[in-house]
Amino acid sequence: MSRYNAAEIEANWQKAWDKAEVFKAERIEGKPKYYVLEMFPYPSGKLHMGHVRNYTMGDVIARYKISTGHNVLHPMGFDAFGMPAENAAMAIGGHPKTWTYNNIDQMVEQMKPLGLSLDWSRMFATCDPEYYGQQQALFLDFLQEGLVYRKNAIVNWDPVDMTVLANEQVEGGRGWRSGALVERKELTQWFFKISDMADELLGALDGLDNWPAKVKLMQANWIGKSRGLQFAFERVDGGEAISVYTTRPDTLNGASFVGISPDHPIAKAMEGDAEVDAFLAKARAGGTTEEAIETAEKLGFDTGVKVKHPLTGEELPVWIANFILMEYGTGAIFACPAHDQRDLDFCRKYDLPVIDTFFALDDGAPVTTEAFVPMKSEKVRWVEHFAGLDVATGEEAINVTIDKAEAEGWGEGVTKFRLRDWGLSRQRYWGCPIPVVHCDDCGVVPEKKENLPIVLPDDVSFDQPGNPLDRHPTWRDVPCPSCGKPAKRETDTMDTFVDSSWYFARFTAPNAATPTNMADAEYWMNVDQYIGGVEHAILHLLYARFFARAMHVCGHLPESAKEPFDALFTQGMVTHAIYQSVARTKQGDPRGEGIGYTKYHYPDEVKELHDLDGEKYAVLLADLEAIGLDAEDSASVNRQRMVDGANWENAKLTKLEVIPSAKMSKSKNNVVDPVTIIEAFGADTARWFVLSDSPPERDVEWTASGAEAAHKHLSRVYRIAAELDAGEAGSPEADEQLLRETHKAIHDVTLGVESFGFNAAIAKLYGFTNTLAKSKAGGAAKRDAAKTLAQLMSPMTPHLAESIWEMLGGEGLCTLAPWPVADEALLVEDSVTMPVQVNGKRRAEITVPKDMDKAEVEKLALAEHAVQRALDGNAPKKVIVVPGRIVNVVA
RNA sequence: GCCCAAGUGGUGGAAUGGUAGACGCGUCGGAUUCAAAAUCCGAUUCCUUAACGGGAGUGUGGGUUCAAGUCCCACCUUGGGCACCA
Repeated sequence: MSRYNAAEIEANWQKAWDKAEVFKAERIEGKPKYYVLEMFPYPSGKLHMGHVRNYTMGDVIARYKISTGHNVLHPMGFDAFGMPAENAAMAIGGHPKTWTYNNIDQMVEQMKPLGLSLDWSRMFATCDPEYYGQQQALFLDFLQEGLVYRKNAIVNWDPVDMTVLANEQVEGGRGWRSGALVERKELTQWFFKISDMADELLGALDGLDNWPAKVKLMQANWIGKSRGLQFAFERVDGGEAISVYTTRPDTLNGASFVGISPDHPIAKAMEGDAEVDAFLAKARAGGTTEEAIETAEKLGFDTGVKVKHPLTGEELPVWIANFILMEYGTGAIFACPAHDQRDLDFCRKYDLPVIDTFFALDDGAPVTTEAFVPMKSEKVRWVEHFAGLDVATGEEAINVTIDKAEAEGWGEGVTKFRLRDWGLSRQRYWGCPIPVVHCDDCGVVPEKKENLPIVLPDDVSFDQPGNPLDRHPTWRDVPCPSCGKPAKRETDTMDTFVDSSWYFARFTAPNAATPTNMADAEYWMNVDQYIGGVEHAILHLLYARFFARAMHVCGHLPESAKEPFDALFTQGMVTHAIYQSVARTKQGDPRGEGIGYTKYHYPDEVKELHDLDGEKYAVLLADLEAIGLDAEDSASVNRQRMVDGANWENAKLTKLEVIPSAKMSKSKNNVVDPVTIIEAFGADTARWFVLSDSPPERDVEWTASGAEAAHKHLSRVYRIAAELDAGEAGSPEADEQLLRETHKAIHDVTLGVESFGFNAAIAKLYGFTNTLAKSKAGGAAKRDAAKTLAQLMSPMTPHLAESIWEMLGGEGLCTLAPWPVADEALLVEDSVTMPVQVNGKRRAEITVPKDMDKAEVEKLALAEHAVQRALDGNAPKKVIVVPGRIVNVVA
């Protein structure tokens, strides 16, 4: 009898699938298609367990759909532009292109052994000129349709390196390399008009029934539709009125000042005054992220400008405040400190008045240090409302205020969105060049389509900060496509989010001479199942939804593909324990001598153990070796631990602390390399494990013991199949029982696969394997059950399934065999066991025929000894019988 | 700071509002073996009891319900996102 040899069978079956081209996707009109897509990876060069989990999930779906008769498209590519390649070029030399393509080769090599059902012939990288050339064509089409435009926007500026920084390159308000304080600087940049589609993108979320509710909620909040009042404050000095937008116009009576953004025209007009400039410099310091702005210290500057309150005519001061964004609303607000914590903090700091406009119904205490911010749906008592309200909800008050303002003509109800236009310009080399030329005479001129792709030059260097394209005259200086005079290419490249916003469409026709091919797009779109991390819940998915719409406008996608992802699944991370000990620095250590620091140990350097309470700890393999112990001999190791006693200080073994479930990170030495795992156990074990231990949407902790257990189980399944004796006799009752269990397994596993309950499906498969192993059924019946088991395991462990299928005489490839269908008649049981509760506490259990009358069930339940005892002689007040489920007696 | 999730035995986790802890790991006991590996069988939430039983229990505190891990409110902790990381 042969033993389970994963390395051997996996290589063989992968060859067999390749030879039969089972995963090559061709359009077959009339055959139902299924497009499954996992978010493509960034080519870091190292495959990560998180990738394995992501692709395995997609693979389970893809393989399941193949066996249910679908024509499956399951492609893979690389999101290959971006900063890491430039960083590598700066750090270790070389060219981003070489670095990236080498990494892609390595990752493909690491992915292939996983046995994924991918159509590799469709593979591309976004840095292929064939891909980004088509992206440039899309850009030109968008430009023509008015979906792209230029305006000024703020970037992080490093004044020492004289370069633009990404948000992640700003650490604590300073540039990551120079350490200089980062400034906000305005540049003219390209934007996609995503805000034009804000309402559409929001409304269409309703139709996405197979998207996680949390993702839709996050997108809805991000788009942020709000109805408010827009009106102007007249300036006392007669200058241009200040337009403000507010979602709480009902609190206008509580206004204590008008706040404007540091980038507001009024603030800009005051530049040149030393005091103002000093303040603006302070207000503009720090990063551009919303987080940085919201958490920065609130700073204000009194402009001296006064405005008139539109209702009371009272004078209000105008302050510049660093937390007001120019991009949202009008860049100016009125502050109502009594009902907004941020405004309150600001007013207390600068000694501005706080005016209560309403109180809670049961509390009339004025606001002191905590703003009173009830929900808009809550009723409050107004101090003196200009529209005469006494008790009303915020919502009602807002509407009344807007109506009044419109009737009196001093303001207007306006719907606004939080969503800003998508800035796509990046002052970097390794990205898709923006295909326009700047001409002194003609202005911004689009490249001619026949000149595409505008290819990145190879002869660049990264020895100085800034964009190499800027200092590359032969690439940059070109004749104007319109008038032919000397002109300059746009040297900004595109945000890498652009690259990932349409790759799913390109996969339907990766070699087309246009961005897409309509016939292919019509056949393959939409993506039936999209799988990736929650970290992409907002930006990537929103941009892709925008792109699909924009591509439709330009005729690159059919109307039906405007919402490109029919179903979305967001999977969790793969985590791993950290093994740490406290070490002391040695003589001559630059940190100083004898200082304690945390030392992280690699998983393959340690042996994980459990003490008598089951608590996890670990010891170093090197320590075990030193005292001559075998790491596999847990009993001896434990004995040594007992000898060492409770006092670890004097022990021969170093006790390592085990920190569970930490994100895998190089600096913590807790990364598990899939390649090592595949070499040790095989791809099927890795696939089985990443699916088995946690629900797919949650994080899964990679543990060595879990991986070993997975491998042990797969070996067991192989052995059970290999040892089957088809001629063995059995009882008809056992045959029947096994058949019933088989169909229950088919039902449960199918349900698990279809509903992304992979861990539950695997639990059923464990149970079914145990049933099969213990069954007294005859050989023939067992063989049929084992064949079904192989089929049910096939999406998760395809290589093992093929081997068992072949061993048991299955016809053709297991991968192509039709998925088994559960016979409903075999699923029903004729009797059912019901718990009996008294006052919600379980006291007994009764087994009754499935369709027994409620009254009969009640009688049987009350007759139970334990129920009588619990009732203690009292008559039940009420008896609830839920047929087939439970009996609850209320005493 | 704002938005969104998640918290269940020693451990990963299971549970259409209906028996909390399926299945796996670990631990303990047993079988097999000269011995081991491998394999197989059994026990395993906590407290209490000789036992039968009894009590408590799903991050914390309230609430709705015949019945709450599940629904509602408040809080705590952890994770994700915050527009130039991908």
